[in-house]
This record gives sequence, structure tokens and C-alpha cells, in this order.
Amino acid sequence: MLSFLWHTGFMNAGRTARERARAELTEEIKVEARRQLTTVGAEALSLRAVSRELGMVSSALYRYFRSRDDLLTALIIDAYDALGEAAEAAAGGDDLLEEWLAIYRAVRSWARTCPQEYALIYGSPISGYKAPQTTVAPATRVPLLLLDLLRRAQASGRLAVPPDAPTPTGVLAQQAQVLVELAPEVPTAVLVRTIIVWTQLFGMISFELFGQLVGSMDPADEFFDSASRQMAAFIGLR
Amino acid sequence: MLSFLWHTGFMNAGRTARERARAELTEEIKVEARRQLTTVGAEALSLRAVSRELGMVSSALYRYFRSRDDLLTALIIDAYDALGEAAEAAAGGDDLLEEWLAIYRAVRSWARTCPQEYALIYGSPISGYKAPQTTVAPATRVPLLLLDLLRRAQASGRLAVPPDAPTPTGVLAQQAQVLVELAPEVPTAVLVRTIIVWTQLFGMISFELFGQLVGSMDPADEFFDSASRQMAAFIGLR
DNA sequence: TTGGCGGCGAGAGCGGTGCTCTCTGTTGTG
DNA sequence: CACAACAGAGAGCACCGCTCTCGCCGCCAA
Repeated sequence: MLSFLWHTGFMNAGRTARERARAELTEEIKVEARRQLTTVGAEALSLRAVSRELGMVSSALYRYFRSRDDLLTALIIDAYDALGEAAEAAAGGDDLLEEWLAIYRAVRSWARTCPQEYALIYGSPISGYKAPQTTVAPATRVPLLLLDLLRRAQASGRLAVPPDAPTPTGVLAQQAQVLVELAPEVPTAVLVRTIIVWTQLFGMISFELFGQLVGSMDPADEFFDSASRQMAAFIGLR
Repeated sequence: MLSFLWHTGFMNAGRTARERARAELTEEIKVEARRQLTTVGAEALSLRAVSRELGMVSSALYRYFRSRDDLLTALIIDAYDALGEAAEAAAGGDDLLEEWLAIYRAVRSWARTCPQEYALIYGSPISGYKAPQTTVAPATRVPLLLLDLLRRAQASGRLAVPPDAPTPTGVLAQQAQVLVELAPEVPTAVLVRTIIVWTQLFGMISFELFGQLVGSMDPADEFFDSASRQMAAFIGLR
């Protein structure tokens, strides 16, 4: 196998025309698939329709993606990365509470812009589809961002551990160890609350996008803003 | 043949054997569809497979459901009702906090028992599927249950409005009116928090079922219990 | 009692899907 | 230059949702 040389980066400059064409077409397929995703929804995404739109025959597409699930996996990873990028772009700045709210807004904004891609990663799993290990790293970008914010908040004394936050014991404390290793300075009670808050964020966005809020809190702009602030207070951010 | 039952007058006077057979087969179709749903997921549910399993030809099934979406709608309504029933069965009792926790557990337990039916109602919407108005009433059973619990809590003085809960203003206050009409005694600030808590509950369950918690809080039993209690405290229930 | 209507299941068929296989032409490399 | 890897085309398989037609038979009314 020669590809081994490519992966070492040894021959990056001398990419053959075929290699370039392959990379380009792979990207074009994803772009077209994403385009169709805006109008049709993940489970109805059709390989044949994508290839048809690209002027190729459906069997040719299998040179680039071994199956429909493979294409979906690529789209899922891209979606996680796009969301992570949007959230990371909103991070930074001096005021940590403002940064918190900015991250929240960025996540919601991205989700509302690309609802089908959001559904791809936070909706019901595709039947018969098993998420490969390659998706977990991109999936952790947003939670890691929140965790990092909490570390900085703790360091700068802007994190006031809520007095009514119970310190976890037993299995819960054990599970929280994973988070403790990522943010050792942050109190365990706050870390558990971070998961609570994290689930609230995506529950709220899912409800908004999937129509569960229609008739009560839709449009959800002000509710979202209020919830963001209350959740920030809930974990002790000020 | 069932005609002997007919002649003995065993059956309902107003219902002909044909009507009864129709109702029975309609139910059988739903049962079989639900059975297949446990193994295959909503978007891959196949009318042909259901009819095949029932020993009929696929076109015959269209006498009972005008389309696949019609069958899905029926399943969705049934799922909302099953969840509502499970939650309502857990309600009641003297200790309101225990009742709160029991409702939470019932919702999670039902979701874990029927994950595909849960995904049907709280997962990403089916592409090209528009929820008809008939689904909204069954969908409100769980939130109405929580609201009723809060009314009783308020009446019995077990609801201590959290001091840091902001009273909504502007659009948010206006939207909350819908809830105020349902639970006039409960302070508006608590009503907004109820929506927050409601989204947290389903966000948490979705994350657990859809595999977002794997690697951090899975199995989620203790986390769920802790979150339930903290959310009860968050709305001031004690 | 009987004629007819309407619900019912069977079957064929249409256009779509994911996916496989084979064949032919092209591209890059020893 | 020869050869191997690769790309696309096309046919084909089994499945899908859905429609239409055609007999059969339960049911109601004359």
C-alpha cells in the first residue's frame, strides 16, 4: 500500500490529479447531501438522489462512501465539528457570564440554522446505524468548552458553589471522576450540575426545533435567554 | 366464522361483525407495528413487513390506514397516551416530593421500556410528516400532571418560591399566561422554571436513550435521581 | 327472499430505494 | 511500455410506499 506514505505526510506536495479529484468529489457529495438534508430530513436522504444531482450514476457514489451509513457518519462528524466551531467562536472574552450566554446563543443559533444537521446528532438515532468511535471526539467539543469556562471561572473566583448543590456520593461520585480529571479545580457538585445544565440546554433546543414548545414558549428567544441565565446561576456562575 | 356469536346476540347490538373485525384488525396492525418498532426504529418501519407478518397482502393494509404516516400518527398518539398513563399512574399520594420523583421515574422507566416509541414522540420529527392537531392533547398529559402537582403543592404550602427565580417580563410573561390560566395559584416565576425543568427532564432522558451520556453518566440511575431532586428544589418543591 | 351496494383481500404494477456485480476505459507507476 | 489500481456506467436484485382493478361476500333494503 502506498497510502501509508501519504499518511506520513511525506508526499503531501505531490498529490496526483486523481487524488485531488477524489477529495474534491468526496466533498461535493457531502455538500450536495447537506443541501438535500435541508429540505428532506436525514432518514429520507437518498444516495440515488444525491448522485443524480451530481450527474453521476448511483453505483459510482459507492467508490466514495461504502454505504449510506458511511455518508451519514461523515455528515454527523461534520455536524459535530460545525457546531463545535460555532460554539468555540463564541467563547473567549473577559466577562465569563457573557461568554456563557454567548456559547448558549451560538449553539441555539447553529441548531436553528441547520435543524436537520442538529437532528442528525441530537435527534433519535438512525435505525440500524451504530455510531463509530470517530464521532465521540467531535461530540465532546461543546461540553469541553463549558468545562473549560468553569475552570477559568473557578480560577478567577467567579464560581460560587451553590450551597444547596449536593456533593455526589457512591456511583455518581465515581462517574464524575471522568469530569474531575478534565477539570480538577471545579467542585464535583458543580460538575454534576454541569451535566444537568448540559442536558437542559439540548432538551430545550430539541423541544424548540421539534415543535414541542409550540403553543407555550414559541418563539423561544426570551425563554431561552432566561433559561440560560438561570442555568448559569444554577451552577454558581456569576 | 364468528357468525354463531352474532346469532346468539353475544356481540354489541350496534356493531356488526364486520365493524368489529375492522376494529380488531386495526388494533392488530398497530400491535404488530409496535412489535416491529422494538427491533427496527420508526423511520424503517415497513408497511409491507407489518402486513406480511399479519398474513395479508400489503395493499389490504391500506383499507385500515390511508398511508404510512397515518399509521405512524396512530402510533404516536398511542405512545403519548401510554406515557401519560404511566405518569398518571405514578401520581397521587401524600408526599408531594415523593410524587414528583415517582412521576420522573415513571417517565424514564416508560422511555427505557419503549425507546423507539419514545423516539417517535420526542426524537427528531419524521421527514415529511406533519403532526396533526389530534396529537397535542395526548402530548400535554405529562406537563399537565406536573402543573397539577405544583397547584397542590402551592395549596398545601409545600412550594417555597426560590428567591433567585426572576419574575418574567415582556414577551415571556405574556407567553406564561397560557400556564397561568392552567395554574393560577402558582407564581409565574415557578411556571417558567417548570418549563425549564420539563425540558431538562426530556433532554436527560433523550441523552441517556440516544447514547449521548455513554462514557460519562451511563448507567444514569443515580444521576437521574440526583437531577430529579435538584430540579424539584429548583422549582421550590420541598 | 333476493338484488344490489359496499367493504374487503388478492394481485399486478409503477416508480422509487440501497446495494452488488460486471464491464470498460483511464490514470499512475514499476 | 505494461500492468495494476481506480473510476464510472449499466444491469440487476430485493425491498419500499402506494395505486388500481377485480372478484368475493357480508349486509341492508325492497
